[in-house]
Amino acid sequence: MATPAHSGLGDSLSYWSSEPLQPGALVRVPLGVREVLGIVWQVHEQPPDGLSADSLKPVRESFAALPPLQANWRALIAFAARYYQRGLGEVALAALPPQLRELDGAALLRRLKKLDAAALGAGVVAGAGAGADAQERAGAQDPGLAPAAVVPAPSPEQAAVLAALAQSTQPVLLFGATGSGKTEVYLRAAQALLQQDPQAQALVLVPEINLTPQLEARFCERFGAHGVVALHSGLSPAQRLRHWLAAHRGQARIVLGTRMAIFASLPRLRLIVVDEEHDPSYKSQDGARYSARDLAVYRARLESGTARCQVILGSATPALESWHAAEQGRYQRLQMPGRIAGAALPRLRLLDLNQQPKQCLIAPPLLAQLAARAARGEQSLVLLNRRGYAPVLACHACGWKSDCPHCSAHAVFHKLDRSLRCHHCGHATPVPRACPACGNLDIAPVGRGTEQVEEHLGALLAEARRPDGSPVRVARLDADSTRAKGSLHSRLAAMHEGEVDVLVGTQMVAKGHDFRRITLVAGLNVDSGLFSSDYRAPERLFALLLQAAGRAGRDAAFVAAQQAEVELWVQTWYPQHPLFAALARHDYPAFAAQQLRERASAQMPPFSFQALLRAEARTQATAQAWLQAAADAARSASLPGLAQSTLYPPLPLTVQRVAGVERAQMLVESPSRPALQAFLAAWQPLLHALRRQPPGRGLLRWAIDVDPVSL
DNA sequence: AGCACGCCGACT
DNA sequence: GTCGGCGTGCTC
Repeated sequence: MATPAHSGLGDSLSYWSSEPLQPGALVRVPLGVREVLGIVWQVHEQPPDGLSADSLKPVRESFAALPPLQANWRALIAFAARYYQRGLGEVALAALPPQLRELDGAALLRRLKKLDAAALGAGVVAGAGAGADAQERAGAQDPGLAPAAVVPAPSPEQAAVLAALAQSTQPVLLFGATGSGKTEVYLRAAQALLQQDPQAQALVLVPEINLTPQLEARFCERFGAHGVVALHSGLSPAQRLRHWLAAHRGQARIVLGTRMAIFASLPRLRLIVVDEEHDPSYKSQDGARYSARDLAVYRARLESGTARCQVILGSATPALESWHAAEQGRYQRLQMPGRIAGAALPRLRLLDLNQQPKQCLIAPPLLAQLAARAARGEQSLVLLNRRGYAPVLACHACGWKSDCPHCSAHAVFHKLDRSLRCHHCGHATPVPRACPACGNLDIAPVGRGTEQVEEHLGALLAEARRPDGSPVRVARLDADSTRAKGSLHSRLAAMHEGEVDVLVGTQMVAKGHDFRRITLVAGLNVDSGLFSSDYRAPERLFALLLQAAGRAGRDAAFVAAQQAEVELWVQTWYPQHPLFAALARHDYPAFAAQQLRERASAQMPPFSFQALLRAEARTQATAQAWLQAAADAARSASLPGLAQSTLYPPLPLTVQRVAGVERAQMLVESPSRPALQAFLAAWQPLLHALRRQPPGRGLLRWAIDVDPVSL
C-alpha cells in the first residue's frame, strides 16, 4: 500500500492496516530496520500478487491530520516517474518537503497547531488542521485578494493578451519582448482566476532562486503577503515544510518557485505560469531528470479534467520546442512585440574584431562608448561568460598548463585570491610561483575572465569621469563576487542606486534585473556560441544576447531625457553570421524559423526524440564497456521500439573526467516519442540486471536522461 | 536510495 | 588491538 524511496525494487510495497486508509494518505511504515515515510498508492482488500497476509508488516501510523495527496497529484508523479524512467517512490518522496520525512504523527500535529495559531494571530486562516475544513475557511476568508492601491492600467497589448487568455483552452505561449510587461499579464491572469474561484490556486515558476524575491514582492504588493508562498531549495527545511503545508492545505493561493515547485501539492490548481520558459534550468540535471516546463503543460492538462486549468509559457526567446508546438497549433501563441511606454529596443552594433587591434580585450570604440555613457550618467552592462581572471595558466617554456588533477579540464586562474580553481570539482590550489614542471618563472594567464575584464576596465577608464567629476566605477557580478550571503542583493542595490557605471558579469547579469539607467549592453566573447558542437548553442546565444539587451533602455522617460542611444554591442570575429542579422532586427521568429529548418533537415529535436544513457566509472573503458553491453543486450532482446530507434555508439562526455570519475554516454534517438518511451521502459529492467553482471562491475552510477538539453 | 554487514589498511 | 574505507546485498 505504500511506496518508500526505492529504485531497484518494484514501484510499491504492500503493508496491512487495521484502519481504512485513503489513497494519497501519508503513512509511516517499517522498512528493513528503519521506519520511513510512505504514501498510500492503492488500497487492496486482499494481499496482492502472491504475498501472504502474514508476510505483510503493519502500517505504523497514518497522518490523519493531513488531507491525502490528490489523485491529480499522484497522476502527475506517476507520469513523471514513468516518462523520466525513475522509481515511483523516489519521485513521489522527492516531491515532499524533506522535513516531512523526519516527523512522526505527533510532531506533525504540533507543527500544524503552531502554524494555525500563527495564522490566526495574523488574521488569516483558522483551520483546525482537518484539510477540507482548513481549505474551506482559507477560501471563505479570501486571504489578501484586495488589490493594492496603485495598479497600472494594462497597455493595449496586455489587454488584448488578457482577453485572449480568458478565452483560451490550450496551453499558451506568451511571446513577449523583454520589457513588454509579461509579469503584469501573469499578475492579472492570476487575479482574474483567483477572483472567479475563491479557493483557486496559481503556480508561478521562475528559472532561478535569485529571481523569486523580486517576483514575490510584486505578487505580495498586488495580493497581500498572506496567500503568497515561495517554494525552492534555498528555503530552510522548516520554511519549506511550512510553505508546502500552506499549499497542500489550500491556504496559499499563489505559489512561486523554481522547477521543484512543479511537484507542489495544490488541491485547487487553476493556473500555471512558466516564466522564461526557454531557460535550461527548468530541466533537472540530477535525480529524476525532469523538465518542469513540460510537466507544467502535462499537469495543466491533468487538472483540466476537473476544472479549467490554464498554463502560460512566457518568453521573449521561446525554446524551439515550444515555438514549434505553437507553429503546429498545439499551443496558442499570444504576442506582445512592443515594450511598454514606447521604450525603444536596443540597436545592435557589431564590432568586427578583424578590424580591431590584435589581442584587445575590449575594442577601442566600445571602450570609448563606456566612458562617454558614464560621463552622461548612463550605465553599461558588460557580459562575459567566464568567471575568474583567466581560464588557464600556462608556461611558455615547457607548455605546462594549470590542469585540474581530478578533472579533464583546466583549473581557472583567480587572481584576487591567487588560486587555481577547478570549476567542475571545486579543487583549489595556490598559484605556483614558478612552473611546476620546469621551474620557469615566466608563467602567464591565457584567455580572459570577468576578473580580468573588471581589472582592465578599471585601468582603462581611470581617466574617465562621471557627470559630477568623480571617477567612473566598475563592478563585477558573478558567482564568485556573490558567494557571500546577501552580497548579490547589495551589489544589485549598488547598481540600482547608480553607484556603479559599468557592471561586468556572467550571464547572471542578463536575467530579470531591472536597472533603470542602463543604455548599453556589450557581449565580449560570444563566438563560441556560433560554432559549438552543441546544436543548441546558437539558440542559447540568441536568447542570452536578447535577454541581456533587454536590460537596456527599460525606462523610456530616462532614455528620452538623456536622448540616449540604446545599444547592444557585440564583439565578434564573424560579423556576417546570420544569427546577428536576425538579432539586429530583434527577429526571433526569423531566427527560430531558420533554426527549425536546420533541425528538420538533420532530423534533430523537436523533429526527433532523444534520450541519453549515462554511465560513470573509475575508467573510461569500464563506462563505455557497460554502455556497449547495454546496447548489445537491447539488440539481442530486440526490445519493443528498438526498430524505430537508433542507438549511437558510446562516447566520452565533453568534460570526460570530473572529480576523478570517468563519464560516458550513449545517445538513443527516435522519430517517435511513443517508440522511444516503449524502448526505454523495456530497457530499464535489463539495465538494472546488467549492473550486477561483469560489464557492470566497476560501474559507479548510471542514469537515463530523457529529452536531454545538453549532449 | 539508505543502511546494514563484512572484510582489509593506518592509528590511539 | 580498534576505527573506518567502500564493495555487496536487502528492503512488503
